[in-house]
Amino acid sequence: MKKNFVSAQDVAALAGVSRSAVSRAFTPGASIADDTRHRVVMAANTLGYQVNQLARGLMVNRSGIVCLIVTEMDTPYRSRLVRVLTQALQDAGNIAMIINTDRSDESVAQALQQTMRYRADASILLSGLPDRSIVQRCLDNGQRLVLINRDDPIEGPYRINLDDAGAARQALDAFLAAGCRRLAFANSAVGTPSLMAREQGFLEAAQTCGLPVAVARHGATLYQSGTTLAQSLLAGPNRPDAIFCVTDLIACGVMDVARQQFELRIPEDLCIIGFDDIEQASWGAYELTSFAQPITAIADAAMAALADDAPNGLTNQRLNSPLIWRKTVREPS
Amino acid sequence: MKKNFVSAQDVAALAGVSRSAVSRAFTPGASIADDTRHRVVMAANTLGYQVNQLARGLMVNRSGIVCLIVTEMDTPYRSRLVRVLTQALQDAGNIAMIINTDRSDESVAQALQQTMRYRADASILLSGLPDRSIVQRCLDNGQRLVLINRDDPIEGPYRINLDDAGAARQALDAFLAAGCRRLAFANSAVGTPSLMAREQGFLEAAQTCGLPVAVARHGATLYQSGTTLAQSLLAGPNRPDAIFCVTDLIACGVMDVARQQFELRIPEDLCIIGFDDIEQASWGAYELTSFAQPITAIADAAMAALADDAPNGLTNQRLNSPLIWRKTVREPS
DNA sequence: GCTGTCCTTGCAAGCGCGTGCAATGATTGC
DNA sequence: GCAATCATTGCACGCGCTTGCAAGGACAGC
Repeated sequence: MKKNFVSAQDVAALAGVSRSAVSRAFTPGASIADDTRHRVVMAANTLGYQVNQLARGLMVNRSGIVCLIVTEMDTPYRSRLVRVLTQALQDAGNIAMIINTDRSDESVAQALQQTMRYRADASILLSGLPDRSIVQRCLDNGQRLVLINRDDPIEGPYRINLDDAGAARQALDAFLAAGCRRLAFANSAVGTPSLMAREQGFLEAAQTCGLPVAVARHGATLYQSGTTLAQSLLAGPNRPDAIFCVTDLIACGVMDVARQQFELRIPEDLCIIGFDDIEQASWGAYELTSFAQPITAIADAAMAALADDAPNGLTNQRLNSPLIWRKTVREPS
Repeated sequence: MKKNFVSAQDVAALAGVSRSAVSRAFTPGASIADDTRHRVVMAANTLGYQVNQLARGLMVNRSGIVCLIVTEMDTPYRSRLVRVLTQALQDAGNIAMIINTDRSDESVAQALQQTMRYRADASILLSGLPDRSIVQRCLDNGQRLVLINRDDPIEGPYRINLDDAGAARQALDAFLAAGCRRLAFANSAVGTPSLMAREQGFLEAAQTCGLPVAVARHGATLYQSGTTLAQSLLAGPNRPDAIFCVTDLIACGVMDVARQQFELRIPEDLCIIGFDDIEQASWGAYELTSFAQPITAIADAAMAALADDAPNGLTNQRLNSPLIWRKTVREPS
C-alpha cells in the first residue's frame, strides 16, 4: 500500500497558483516573478514536495542518470574509481546508477539494456566488453558510452586509457638502474587489453636490451593469483631478482610468499613494481613502488566526455600513470 | 542533439497493432494472444525497443530504483557490501542508484532528497545518519528506509545491526584464554553507535573480570588511524599484550607499527583481534583473527525489508558476526 | 440458429511534468 | 491620455507508458 508522493498539483493548490507556475518555480531561468516563486517554494517546503525526476526526464529527454557498469567492484582500485566517479557525477548534477556484472560476461549486454530502459544519458564501462551490436544500439539512441581502461578495438564510444607500454618501459628502466638482470613478469590470465599491453611493453623493452624475461600468467587480478604466481616464478633454478606485477594486488601476493615462503629480502634480494597504487601499496607491510592510476584525471576525462559540448577530439584519451617510488626497488647506487 | 529512443508507438506501427498491445506484450500476466505477443516482440527486436522505465515508473508508481547512500565506499568492507547489495538488488528485479555522501554529513539529507526526486522505492543507508524530519518525510511518501549498522535511536525504518557487544565479549574471552592480561582497545574517533557498542561491550566485559583496559581513540576508521593508535598505545610504560581493534583497517595499521617500529612478535608478544574480516585480514602479512561481517545475511535481511510483503516483525534485526580464527591470537595452551 | 461466456484488442484517460502560445496586467514613451 | 512594450501567468498539449472499459470475435451449449 504505497502512498502517493506530493505532486506539483498539490503545491499549486496550496500556493494558489497554476501548476505551470510550480514547474517554472523549479526551472532555473524560467519566466516567473520573484514573489510567486517564493510563495511556491514555501508551499513546496511545507508539503515536502520534490520534483519528480522521472516525469521531468520524460519531458526534457534527459534523465540525469549515468550508469556505471562494473564487475568486482570490491577491488581497491575499482572501488576507488567508483567512489570518485560517483562524486564527480553528483557534482555535475547527475546521478550514478550502478550495474553489477559479476555474474557473467554476457550480463554486460543485459546491463546495457537495463541502462537503456532507464534512459540513462550515458554509460561508463569500468570493465567487461559489450557486443558491438549493443554498443551500436546505445549510440543510435543517443546514449554516450565511455570505456575506461578497455583498450579494445571498438568504434564509437569515448575511450580513456593509460600509457601501459610506456609505464612498462619505465619499470624496466627502474629495474635495470637497480642492477636487476633476471627479470620476470607476473600477469593474470584474464588477458584484458590493458594488462596485455603492460606485458607486451615490458617484453619488448627487455628485448631491446637483450634480456629475457620469465612470464607467468594465472587467475584473476587478485592477491591469491599473486601467491601462486610467486610460487611458480621463484621456485625455478634461475630465480628472478625483479618482478613487474601487472597489478598491486598481485604484487602484494608475490611479496608475501617471497618473504614468508622463500625468505627473500625486498628489495635486497628481489625488486618489485606493481600497478594501480592501491591503498595497501602504501601500508607498512608492503611500501610498494607502483604506478599510480590517475583516478581524478580519469574522472575528469569521463566527465568531459559526458559534457553536452563534448568535442570529438578527445574521443580517445591516453593518460599517464606516474611511478610512485617506495621501498620495493633498490635505489640506483 | 539527442536522438529520440524508439517508442512503443513505433513498435506498434511496425507490428500492426495498437500501443496497448505493445505494452501488454511486455507486461507479464497481461491479457494478450501468444501470436500477437510474438509479433510485437519481433518488431521490438528489429527496432531495438526497450520499455521506458521512467514512464513505466510514472504509471505503476514503482520505479524499481533503490538508493544506496554511502560514504567512503572505497573501504574494503563497504565496497564489498555495496557489491553484494547491488547484486542482490538486481536479482530481485531492482536497480541500485548510489549516492555518495563523502562531502559532508549534511549531504545525507540532500541524498535523501535526491532519492525522493527519483522516486526510489527504498533507500539503504550504509553510513551517515539523516535528520529525523527527513526520515519522516521519506516514510510519509511511502519510501522504505533500511539502516545498516547504524544502531541509532531512530524510529520507523528497518534496522540491521550486529551483536557488537556480544562480539566484544567473545574477543575478551579469546584474549583471556590466550593468557593476555594487559588489555587495550583501539577505536576511531568517529563515535558511530556500532563502534561505540564494541568499545562498551569490551570495557564492561573486562570490568566484570576486574581487568582495566587502555582505550585510545583517533581519526577515522582507516589504516592510518591504526598506525597512530599503535604509537600511543605501545609507547607507554605498561605495554598492552592484547589489542582489540574496532576495525580490521585499524588492526592492520596497529600490526605494522607493532612489528616494524616496536619490533614485537605477533601473537607471541602481542595479540590482535579485528572486526570486519576484510580481504586483507587473510593476507599473508597479517593473518588477522577477526569478526566477520555477515555480508550475505545483511543483504538478505535488506532484501527482505524491501519485499512487498515486508512484515513488521523484522523491523530490527540483529545478526551475529562469527569470529574467524587466524594467527594473531595465541592458541590457548 | 441463438444466447452466453471467454479471450483479445483498441480506445481513451491519466501518471507528473515542461513549454509554446495567447491573454493579462503593468509599465514606459510620447 | 494613449499606444506600445514587457514581464507574468494560465491553458492546453504532449512526453511514453499502463490499464479500466467496452467492443469485437470465437466458441460451446441449448
